[in-house]
Amino acid sequence: MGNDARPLKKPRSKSRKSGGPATLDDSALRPTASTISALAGVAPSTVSRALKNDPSISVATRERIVALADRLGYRPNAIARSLITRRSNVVAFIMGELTNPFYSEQLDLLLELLGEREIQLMLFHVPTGRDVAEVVPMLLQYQLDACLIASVALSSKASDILAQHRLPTVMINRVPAHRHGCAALCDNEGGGAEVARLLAARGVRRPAFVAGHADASTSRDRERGFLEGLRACGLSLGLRLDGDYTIEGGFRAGLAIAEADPRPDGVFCANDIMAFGVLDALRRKRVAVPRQVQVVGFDDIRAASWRPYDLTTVAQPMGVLLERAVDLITARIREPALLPETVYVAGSIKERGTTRPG
Amino acid sequence: MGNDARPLKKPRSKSRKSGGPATLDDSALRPTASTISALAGVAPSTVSRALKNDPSISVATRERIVALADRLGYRPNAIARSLITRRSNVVAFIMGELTNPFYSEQLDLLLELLGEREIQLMLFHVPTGRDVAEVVPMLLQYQLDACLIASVALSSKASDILAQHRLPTVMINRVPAHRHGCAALCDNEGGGAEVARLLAARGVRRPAFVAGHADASTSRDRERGFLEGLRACGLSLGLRLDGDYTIEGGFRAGLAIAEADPRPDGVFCANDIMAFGVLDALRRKRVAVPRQVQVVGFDDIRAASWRPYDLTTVAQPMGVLLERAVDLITARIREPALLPETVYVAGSIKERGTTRPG
DNA sequence: CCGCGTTACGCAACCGATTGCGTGCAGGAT
DNA sequence: ATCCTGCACGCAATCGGTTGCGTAACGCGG
Repeated sequence: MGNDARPLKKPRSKSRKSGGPATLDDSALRPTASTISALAGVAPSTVSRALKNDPSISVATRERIVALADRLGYRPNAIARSLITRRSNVVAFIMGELTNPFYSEQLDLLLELLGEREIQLMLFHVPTGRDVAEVVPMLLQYQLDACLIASVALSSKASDILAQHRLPTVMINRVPAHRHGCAALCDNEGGGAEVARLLAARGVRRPAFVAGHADASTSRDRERGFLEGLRACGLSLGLRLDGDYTIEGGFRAGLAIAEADPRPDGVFCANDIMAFGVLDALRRKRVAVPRQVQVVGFDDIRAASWRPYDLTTVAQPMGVLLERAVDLITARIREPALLPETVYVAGSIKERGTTRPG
Repeated sequence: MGNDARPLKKPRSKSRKSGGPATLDDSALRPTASTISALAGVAPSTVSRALKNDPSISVATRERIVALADRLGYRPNAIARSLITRRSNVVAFIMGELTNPFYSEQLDLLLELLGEREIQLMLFHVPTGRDVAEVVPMLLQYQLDACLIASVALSSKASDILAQHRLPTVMINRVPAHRHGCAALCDNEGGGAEVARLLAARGVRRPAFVAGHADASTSRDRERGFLEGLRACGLSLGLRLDGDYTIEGGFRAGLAIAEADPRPDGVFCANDIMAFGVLDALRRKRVAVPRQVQVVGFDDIRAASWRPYDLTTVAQPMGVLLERAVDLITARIREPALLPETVYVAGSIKERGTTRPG
C-alpha cells in the first residue's frame, strides 16, 4: 500500500540506551506504543486508536497492529495513560486494623467484585487513634479515582479535603456524618429490631445489650433498633453494658451478666466478637446457653459457625452491600456530579445454637 | 530582589479551563508545580529542585517556594513523577483468599511497616484455583517497584514473567520454587521439630500429624521437621491425616483420631485452624484434652488464645518476618542487581491449655 | 479536468514532574 | 576595562499514551 514511500522518522533518535532500532529488544524491555508503531510503520497515535477500536482506523491496519501488539505482549503503561486521562482505574481503600475478622472477609469479597471490573485497590492504613486526614494527602498524590472507607470513621477534616478534591467517596457500614460522600450499609437499626422480635418470640423477658465503642455508628444504630423492637414487643432493656467491640470487653460484660440479679435471660451483642466473649464468660460461670441465657450477635463472621460458639447472629449481606458500594463508586467515577447517596441493605437472622429453637 | 524585571510567561496560555492565571483557583484545583512556579516567579524546575533540597537553589528562593507550597497544600503528582523516574513507591501485594485469619493479621502488620517507609500497597487477588500469572500482566501495567506474594504459590510461568520484567519479588512464607525471587519465611521445619520435642517431653508416645494441602510447602516443611524431631526423640509417627488447612478438614481428622485404635495421644496440626477442628471433634467425642490427647497448632492466630481453644501453638514472629521481607524488597528496589535471598526466622512455642503443663 | 466529500492517518500539544545542559549576572582578579 | 569563575536559575527534552485538528489520498459526480 505504498506507505513506505514516506521516510519513517525514528521517533526518538536520541534514545539513551544503545540507540538501536526497536526491532531487537523484543523481550529485553517492555514494548511501548512507539515500539509497536515503529515496527508497524505507523504513528503512535494510530497504535493507540487501533487498540481501542477507534473507527477511524482501517480494519487492515488495526489487525496488523493488534497482532503485533499481542505478539510482543504490549500493554499500555497505566501510569502514562492516567497522567493524560486523569483516570487511573485505581481506588483507595482506607481501613483501620483488621482485628475483627469481619473486615478481612469484607476485603476478600471487595477484591473479587473490583477484579471483575478491572479496578485495582490501593490500601491505606489508619492506625487506631489516628485520623483519616493523616493518610489523605498521601492518597491524593496518586491519581486515584475514588475512595472506599471501611472500619474507620471519617473525620470532618478528612471529609473536607476529599470533598475539596472532588474525590468520590463511599463509606462501607458507616453513616456519612458530613455533607460529602456516599455510604452503603447494612440496615443496622432494622437488624437490631429483628433481634428484639426474635428474642421476644423465644421467651426472653429481661433482655440485655452489649454495646461496641461509643463512636461507632453501627453500635448505636443496632442499639436503637433493638430498643425500639423491644418496645414494640412490650419489653424493655434490663441491662446495658459496654463491650468495646472486643472479645475481652465481651468477656467482662458476660461476667457481669452472669452475676447480675435479676439475671438477663437474653443478650444482644453489637457484634459477634463480643458475643464470643459473653459466651466464654457464661460458660466459665456455668450459665447454660441457651437455656438460662440466649445470646445473639451481629455480622455472622466465619467463626460464628464454629462449634464452640454456634452463634445465632444477624448476617450482613456483604455481597449485596459491597456490590452497591461498588455501584455507587463506579457511577460517580463516570459522573462526578452525582449527589451523595446512602444505600441500606437488610440483614437476615441466622439462627444457631445460642437461641432456643423456634 | 528585582526578579520581577523579567516578564512572567504564563506557562500554559492555551489552558482549556477559563484561561485565567493561576492566582485565583487556590482551592479549586490541586496546585501543580507550575502553579507554584507562576506564583513564585520561577520556573517549574526550580520548584522541583527547591522541594527536594537541591543545593543549587538559593536558600531565599527555596524558602519562598516551600512556604508557598505548603500554604497551597501542594503535593507533587505521584503519577507524573513515576512516569519520569520509573519508580512509583508502590509495591504489589498478591494474595489468595483471606480465609485464614492469619493472613489478615499479616496484612495489618505489613501495612504498618510499609506505612513507616512511605510505601503504598496495591492489592491483587488470586482466587483459589487460578494462577498468579493471570494477574501479573495487570500488575505490570502499573509502574510498580516490587511484588510481595503471600498465601498463594508462585507458578513458574508467573515467576518467568516477573523475572523477565526484572520485578523484585519476595514471597512471604513460601519457598521460592523457581530461580527468581526472594523469600522471607518462618523456619517451619525447625518449628515442627520443636513441637516434636515438646510433645515428647510432655509424655506423648503415639504422635499424629494433620497435614494441610499437599502443594503447600509450609505444611510439608512442618511435617518434615516434626518427623525428624520425633526420630531424634526416639518416637515415630502413629497416624497421619489430611486436614486441607480448613477447620472442617481438621474436624474430620479429629473424628478419625478420636476413633483410632490405638488412639494417638498427641496431635500436631500444620496450622491453627485445623487444630480448632480437631479440638471440636475431640470435644464432641468426649476425648479429654490435654489428658487423653494433647494438641498443638501452628501460626498462633488470634483465635488460638480464645478460651474455648486455648491452643498451644508455634508463634510465627510475624513482625520480624515481615520486617525482613520489607528489607529484602527495599534493598532490591534500590539495587535491582542483588541476588535472590531467602531469610528464615525462628518460631517459638506458645504453651497453652491443650498440652500438659511442664 | 476540476471541485468536493470522505476515509485514514500523522502531527504536535498535552498531562506534571524531573534533569542535563546552557546561560545571565555578579564579583573578583588582572 | 576585560576576562574568568561560579552561583542560581531557566530551557527544553523526556517519560508513554491520548486527542484535537489538519491533511494527503482517493473516489466520484459534474
